[in-house]
Amino acid sequence: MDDVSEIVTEKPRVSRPRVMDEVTEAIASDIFSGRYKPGHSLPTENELCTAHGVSRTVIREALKVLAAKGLILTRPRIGSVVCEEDNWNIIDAQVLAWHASNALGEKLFDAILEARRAIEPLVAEIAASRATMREIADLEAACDGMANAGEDIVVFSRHDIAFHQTLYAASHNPVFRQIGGMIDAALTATLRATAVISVDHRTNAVVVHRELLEALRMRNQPAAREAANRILDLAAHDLEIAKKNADS
Amino acid sequence: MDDVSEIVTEKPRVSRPRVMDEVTEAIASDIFSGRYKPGHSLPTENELCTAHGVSRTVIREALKVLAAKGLILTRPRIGSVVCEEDNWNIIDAQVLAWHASNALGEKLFDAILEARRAIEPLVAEIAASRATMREIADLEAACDGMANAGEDIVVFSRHDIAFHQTLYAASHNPVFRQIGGMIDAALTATLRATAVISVDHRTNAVVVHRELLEALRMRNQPAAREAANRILDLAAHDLEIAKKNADS
DNA sequence: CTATGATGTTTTATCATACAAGTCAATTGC
DNA sequence: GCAATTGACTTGTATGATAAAACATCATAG
Repeated sequence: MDDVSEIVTEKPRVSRPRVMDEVTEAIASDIFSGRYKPGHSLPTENELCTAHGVSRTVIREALKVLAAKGLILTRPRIGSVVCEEDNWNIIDAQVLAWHASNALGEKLFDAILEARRAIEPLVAEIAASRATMREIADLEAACDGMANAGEDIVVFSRHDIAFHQTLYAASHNPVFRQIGGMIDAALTATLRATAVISVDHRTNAVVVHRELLEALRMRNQPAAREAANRILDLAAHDLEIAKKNADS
Repeated sequence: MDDVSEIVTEKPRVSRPRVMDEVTEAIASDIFSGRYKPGHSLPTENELCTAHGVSRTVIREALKVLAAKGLILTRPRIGSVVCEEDNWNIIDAQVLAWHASNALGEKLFDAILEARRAIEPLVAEIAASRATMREIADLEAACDGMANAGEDIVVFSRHDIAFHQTLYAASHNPVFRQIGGMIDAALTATLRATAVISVDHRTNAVVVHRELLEALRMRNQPAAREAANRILDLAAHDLEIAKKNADS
């Protein structure tokens, strides 16, 4: 029941975080927060060095990462200019996490939910015809985990996210799988803001997740699509709660 | 001295390609070609330096870019190991271009087409309710460009791609827009392989594109969805032709 | 006065080197 | 035999120097 030992050692976190990653996130945060706006230039590399107290090596590698994710564009003598938001790689778990942590992403979360409404029922339908026994077992384990989470919202969320990740993977389509990865990141951010979810809401969530699971097991594509839609209705509700919490 | 032969009236975009970008693509190519397989380690940074004849700075920045795109994972003393394909950022125009240029991507193109079949009709439906006058005008210009391309397959393709890019942008959803960017890259690769498309096929393509355009103009969502499906039928045909060309 | 081209200056791009820190493997001490 | 220590190798970070790119300026010719 109370299996504490299952809490795994997720991170071999003995090594201190890389300086470069911290600087990368710091600059990204300055972009998402609007301190550096699209079309404007960042400070020169040397200025960034002194500002963050690191060597130019670190700054350059951080800028390369940001450029790889479409946030900036660097040219000789010109410096690094912030790209238009259209070029940002928002379907990237890391970028989305940076974005979400700056609470700028309400509109983005709405957009992600709209995308889920378009994609997830189709993914469920496809997964109903392709999911392996192993994947169905994983989905069932996730449902059980959600049901047995009790009051622990963190455990509940983790299994909720695992369910969706497995669902997208069960489509056996790498495009959907990657979109699923982004949605995981969005869910993580949303559920972090959703400090409390009512008990009956959670039991409802377990019910509809199990409905989807059963549809996959029965290879019933219309039922899978329908269940996915019901899950999204609940997700929309979660998002509203998260927004209200963020306001207060 | 010999100034006369050096007429510099070429395009102003003469900047020599960055060494780092070439090295990045070279290593990425070695990954996609299977020379470095998932789970295996790359050579050490110093070995890569001598192999590519560049300094360690360039190698490190290239590895950072590859890591940012989920291709490798670098740890001290361990080196850089190639990630499983599941972690690759395939919804990234650059990654997709690298992938496609290694002709490893037949299955990937099938997956992208499946994703388009799921997403594009919905995008068309949403765009029908949100497209601005400007976007509709751009779509019309793209249609005209396709119609007037004559025998020039390159011009035809460019306008075809522009049409889809504008369509996804007209959904006014950043998630869809970015997926559209990836699809552009996929189309570019596909159409490059599709050396020849028959004339009547191209006229058919123009017809269905115009049907979608008219549906958007009339704000007719079901018609937009239907037209998108017909466009995808033609796209499936293109992909088959491209595959046969690739085989020969 | 305008247009053209040479020159200068600033910033990024690349190189080279050195040292610090992380991690595996062998070795030592019990 | 087993655990802690040490050693060696690789990546992480710092520093300084040089090359190349692109904007800014100004001189000059027409």
